[in-house]
Amino acid sequence: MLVKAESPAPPAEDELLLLGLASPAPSLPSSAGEEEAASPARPGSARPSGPRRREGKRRPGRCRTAEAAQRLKRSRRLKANNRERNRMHHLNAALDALRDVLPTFPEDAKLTKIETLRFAHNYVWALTETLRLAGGAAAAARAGPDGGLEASPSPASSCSPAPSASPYACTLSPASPDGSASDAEHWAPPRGRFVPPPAAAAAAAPPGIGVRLNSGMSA
DNA sequence: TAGGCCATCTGGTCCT
DNA sequence: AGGACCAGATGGCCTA
Repeated sequence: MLVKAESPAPPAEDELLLLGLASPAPSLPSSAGEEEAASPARPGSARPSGPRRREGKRRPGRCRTAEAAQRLKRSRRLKANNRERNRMHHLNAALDALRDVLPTFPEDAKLTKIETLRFAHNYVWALTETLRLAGGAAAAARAGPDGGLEASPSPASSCSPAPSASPYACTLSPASPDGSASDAEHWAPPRGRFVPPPAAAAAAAPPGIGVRLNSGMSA
């Protein structure tokens, strides 16, 4: 990767290749056995490690058409590359938008992609629980002191939807909202990089809304 | 320096 | 046929 551009960069070299002006232009294969001359799209870019087709059996009389086919193929590939690049840029933009609505601490902390998805997953669940518990708050108050999850502090206290009011306490904890084991595998965080909530919120965190403190924090 | 994260390229598959 | 989507591969950057 050469450029970490948030916006799609003009594929200058790609265009050159399309025009047959860039160095790897496949215009004149030096030998019949030459291997896909135009493949190195840009320096530092990935090259497929798999078996590559060889053109060794190209017949002399078909050189021109084979070349044209090669060029057409290359042209399509480059267009596909551009589309794919744009697609990923849009995906990243959506991810950024998601980051924007997720409360982080510190506020400018940037979650990784996987962290963003995990946190959003838990955050949505926390908000859902908040609504659910708020709806049944009166009943819960009459129900008595015990009651498992229902008796634990409301997620609202450990996962504030208002970042400005207080640091949230949502987490990237492996514990999935629905508690399924398979889900836990999917959502298990690689490591504790995410930081946030104060100890008070940590203590109040219910199952699935665990709190992570720096690298050593536990759910 | 190893490992994590990321952008990009690429070929395959599915869909319109 | 062409585009969207996907997963694998690769190399760069950054941090512990």
